[in-house]
Amino acid sequence: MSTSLAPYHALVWLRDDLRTDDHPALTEAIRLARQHNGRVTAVYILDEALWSRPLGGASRWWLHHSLAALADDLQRLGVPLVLRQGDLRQQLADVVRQGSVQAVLCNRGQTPFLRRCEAAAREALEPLGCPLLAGGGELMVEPDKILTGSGQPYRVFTPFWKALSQHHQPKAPLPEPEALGPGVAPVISGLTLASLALLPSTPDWAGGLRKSWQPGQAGARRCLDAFLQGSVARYGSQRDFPAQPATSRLSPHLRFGELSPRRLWDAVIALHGADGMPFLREVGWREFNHHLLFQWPEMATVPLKPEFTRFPWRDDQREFQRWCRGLTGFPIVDAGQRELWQTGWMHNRVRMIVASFLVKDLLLPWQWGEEWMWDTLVDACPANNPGNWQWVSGCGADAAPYFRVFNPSLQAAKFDSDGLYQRRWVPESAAPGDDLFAAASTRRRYPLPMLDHGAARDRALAALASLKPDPDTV
DNA sequence: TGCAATTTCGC
DNA sequence: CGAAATTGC
Repeated sequence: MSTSLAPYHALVWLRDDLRTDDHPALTEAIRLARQHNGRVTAVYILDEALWSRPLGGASRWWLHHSLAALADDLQRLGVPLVLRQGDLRQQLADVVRQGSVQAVLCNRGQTPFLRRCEAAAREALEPLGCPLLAGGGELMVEPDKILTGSGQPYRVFTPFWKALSQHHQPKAPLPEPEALGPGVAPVISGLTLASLALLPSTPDWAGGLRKSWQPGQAGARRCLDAFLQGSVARYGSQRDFPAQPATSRLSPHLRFGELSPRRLWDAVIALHGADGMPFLREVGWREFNHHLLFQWPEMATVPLKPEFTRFPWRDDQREFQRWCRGLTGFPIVDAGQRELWQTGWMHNRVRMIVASFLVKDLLLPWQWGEEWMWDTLVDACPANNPGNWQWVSGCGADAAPYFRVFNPSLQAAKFDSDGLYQRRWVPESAAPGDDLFAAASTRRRYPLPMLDHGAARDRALAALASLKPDPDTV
């Protein structure tokens, strides 16, 4: 390659790392380009046939706007963003040929799927004599680097968290690289963002998402700054009250890599020290779920506790639809589902309540709920979504025991005692504190509870008991 | 990061 | 006798 007459050209291959701050691959590419007096181009390749699962609708919406923001951010650094669609191997090879690229750099993927993509990319690049340099990563600690004393991966969160927070100080985040000087990279053909067809059109259901979010690195930074100035120190005491704006709302930004967890960790510790730990513990769950996904690539569909493959799930599409649409007749459950439908996000406390309701009250398979949220959440993450569903369902590695059944009315009384959250999303329900006379005129439109929670709880516990051989009958 | 029944505590 | 701790699902 050194004999090539073409100027040095490095390619940054972007996936779930749509930012310029703390970006090891971009930083290294720009360093190399400077060293060789060359240029850098970035590429995003949408290869849905290769994906382990198609991106959900809300995620597609987010990705569109995140790519739009990223193109601007990169432009400021003198790096054009090329969009491609189709077979990863072909597209990557074509881009490398067209641009006479000498090296492809990426942040090492942190899911089994992204690692397979890297293997495919290497295969495609080898005949071209072009190396793939994968480094950095999107976690605080690489998913195979935190091990128990006996060298095994952790299966329990608390010791994992202890090891992570005490023995694995995350690497310091890298600054955004300095912009390249004037000059242009060899032109590589690409698609327009619109032609990727990531946005919903008929109908356009994204109005609520547009009002709720600013995808992209600048939006992530805004969320982070607001959280750092405001509620991070109160997070531990306030986070469970869904009517309060006490959470960070950073999850979709982390999902698409618009903010690196190392930057987040660094900023929280720098400003709040130990007061930031209750929040960082949740970032620790994100790490834990990614580490789990590495051990169990089938985590999205296969229960980690094998006995749960025999669980007597019910099969009732009509009841599932009521749950999805927020028509269960339990205001806290329905409020959560409507917040999700309208904004692409749901408060974490309410996620636990609605998930428990699906799995334990309705006895419907957790995989149905996982798929629903995969499609509707803007933060739908291949590690967190299955990991959290398995946790709630009691079939995860370090799960809540199955007999922990959330009582929706008690949860509402504890965490939304004035009914503010429930009335915000389900105004037609008569939540506590409502003017009963006003509510009476509209109550007809709100369904009665679809089941008796006490009876449902008994049924769930009986179903669990059926998994274990009865010691008396052996 | 559950709930409810039961026992013990503290006055 | 109500609050708090304990226990089992």
